[in-house]
Parts: sequence; structure tokens; C-alpha cells
Amino acid sequence: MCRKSEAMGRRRVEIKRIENKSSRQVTFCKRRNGLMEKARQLSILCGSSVALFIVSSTGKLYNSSSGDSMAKIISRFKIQQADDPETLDLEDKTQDYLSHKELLEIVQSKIEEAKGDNVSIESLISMEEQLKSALSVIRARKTELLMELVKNLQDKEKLLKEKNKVLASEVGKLKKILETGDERAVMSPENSSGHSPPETLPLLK
Amino acid sequence: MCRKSEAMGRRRVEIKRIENKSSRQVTFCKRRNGLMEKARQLSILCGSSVALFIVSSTGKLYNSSSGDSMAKIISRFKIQQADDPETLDLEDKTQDYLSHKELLEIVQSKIEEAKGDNVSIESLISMEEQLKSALSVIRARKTELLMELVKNLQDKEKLLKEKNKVLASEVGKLKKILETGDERAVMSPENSSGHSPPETLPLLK
DNA sequence: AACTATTTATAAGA
DNA sequence: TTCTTATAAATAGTT
Repeated sequence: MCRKSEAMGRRRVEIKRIENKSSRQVTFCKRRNGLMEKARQLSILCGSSVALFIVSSTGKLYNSSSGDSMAKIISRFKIQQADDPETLDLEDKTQDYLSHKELLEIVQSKIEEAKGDNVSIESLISMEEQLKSALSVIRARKTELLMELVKNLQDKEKLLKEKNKVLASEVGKLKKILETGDERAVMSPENSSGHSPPETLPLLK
Repeated sequence: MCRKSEAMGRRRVEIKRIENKSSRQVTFCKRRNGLMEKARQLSILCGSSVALFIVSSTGKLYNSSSGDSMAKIISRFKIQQADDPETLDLEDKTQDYLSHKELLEIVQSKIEEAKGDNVSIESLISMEEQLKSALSVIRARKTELLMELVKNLQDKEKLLKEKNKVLASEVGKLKKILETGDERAVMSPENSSGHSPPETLPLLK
């Protein structure tokens, strides 16, 4: 391999951030492809599993993987990631959406700022603390909302079961009355057995 | 880069599994180092985050990473390595309970250890990563379970509502029959209005 | 995107 | 393993 400063091409390149934006972009693309190809080769040559994740400075994710046990890891990672930003079947996610977007923009700009040269360690520490606290608040709110949702659903379930029981017993009573008083009674197709259990519905455990 | 068959060295090498065990081992070591170096370079040159996981055919894991946002991703993966024997986490959580206790004991002892003098920064960093990854997995699992619970409750609610509708319409039908055929019909106290709406119950929105 | 002059990575050998 | 070295491959700068 190589030591200290290096590159491969027309001339040596020190391994430090490329300041020119467009040449950084070009190098990123070239080296990203190279890295992924190398990963593939290693995997095939040596029967190993390789997972590679590259996030460009603009936030775009590239990943490649090969090998069995790794595939699981990656899929799990994807599930976790997908699970994090938005949980699809909750009712009111639209409300917070704009402010989340704003927040992300702010964070993004902070990150860009942080990548620049003249940022003190103190200000980075401060930023870290701010983000940690924001994260903690978001997590707490997420759990709070989920727990609330669960409680509401459980209450709803209870109410529905009770109402169901009442209705079932009413159906039972009415049928009994009909059986006694009117033998020509027409049953609905669902409950054609002639009598329903009056105590509890077996529909849901 | 290169095409079809390739290598770099005394002669070309086809990219296919190396059958000789020891030369496969040597190549693995060399190329692994090369790949990790390349990953590091890409990260520095282009300001990107790179996470790389390599599992040798013997099962040993090597990983490297650079860049901030990636730390999370890495930590998520490290767990996999940690609880290698079991990736299953459906149904019974009681099973995991003991191992959680064990985990806590281990953490406790690690913390005691860390309070001692002769602990390197490297080992502290490693411990930090391990704990972060454990935390991340626990959080993901928590959310997963909550989301699952919500989904189950939503399904139950749907079923109950449907059953409710059916029962209500049956009650409506039976009452109508009774009204027509038997004017002495006894109404249940709740629905003494004389007729219930057969389509939908207004009980729960 | 291609092209090359160079540098770097590495296969085989020691 | 680690080093050496011939050679293949990757890539920086250019077109």
C-alpha cells in the first residue's frame, strides 16, 4: 500500500480534504466506484462478506454488500432506518411535517458549517449537546405518542367489546322472542344456526 | 479500474474464489487492509462518511468507519456481532430477559473497570461504541414492538367494528320483524327508541 | 466521459 | 508472518 501522502495518477495527492468542490465531486465518484469494486472482489476472492456504506457530503447514501450473513445485517439496518423517520399508519403526521423539515435544514446547515475549518472544539461540543438534547426530546415524544396511541386503541377495544356483548345479548333475546312468538321468523344468513350464544362472542380471543 | 479478469501484481488473477486456503488467507489480509485504507482516504478526501464491514470466511469481523453520521450505522451493526448466536426476536421476550440481566452485569463490571487507572482511550472508545450499539438495538426493538402492538390493536378495532355493524343490522332486522308480527315485543333498555340504524353504529368515530 | 502518465496495490516469491 | 519486487490496476489531471 502507501504511506503518508499519496495518490495514483498524474501526481501525488495528500490525503486531506479536497477544497475544490467540483474536483471533490469527481474524485468522490471515481473512488466510490473503485471502493465498491474492491469490496466486491474481496468478497468473491476470499469468500467473505462485505458491507459498505458511503454517505456523500451531500447526504446521499451508497451501499453495496455481498455475502450471506451480511445481507441479514443490512436488511435489518434498512428496517431500522425505515422505521425511524416516519411510521406510516399513524393518523396525524402531516401536522409536524413542516417543522421537521425546517429542523433538518437547520441541522444540515450546522453540519456544513462544522465541516469548515474555523470551527472551535467548544462550539462543536456545544452543537453536540444541542443535538443530543433535541434527539432525546424527539425520542421521548415518539414514545409518548406511541404509548398514548396504544392506550386509546385499548380503550376503544374495550368499548367495542362491551357494545358487542350488549348487541349479541340483544340479538339472543330477540331471537328467543321470535322463536316463541313467531315460528316463521326469518334469520339473517350469517347466524342461521338458530340461536346465538348470549354471553360472549367467540370472534376475538 | 479494471475489467473482466484482473489483479495487480506479478500476474493477472481471475476474480473467483481462491481455492488454496493459505493463499486465500494471505490475500484476504492484504486486500482487507487495502480496502480499509481506501475507505479512509475516500472519507478524508471527499468529506464523506464511510462504514465498512468485512466478515472473513472464518467469521471474524473487521470494521472501520469514518465520518459522524455513520457512527450510528456502525453501532447498529456491532450488535449483530455481539449477539451472534441469535438474531431471532419474535414472540417471546421472556427468553431474552436473563441475557439482558447478564448484559447489565457485564456493563457494570466494565464500568468498574473503566474507573480504574490503566484503561486506554481506545478501549473506552470501543466500550462506548458497544454500549451505543446496544442502546440503538434496544430502541429499535422498543419501537418495533410498539408499532406491532398498534397494528394489532388497529386490526382488532376494525374486526370489532365490522362485527358490531353486523350485529346492529341484525338487531334492526329482528326488531322490524317483531314490530310487524308481534306488537308486545319487549325492548332492551339501551335501545328503547324503537328502531336502531341498520347501517352504521355512531358509538365510535 | 475518455485518455494516459503516474502512482498505488498487490501476487508471487523469498 | 513480513519484505521485496515485478506487474496489474486505480486514478489525478487533462482533453
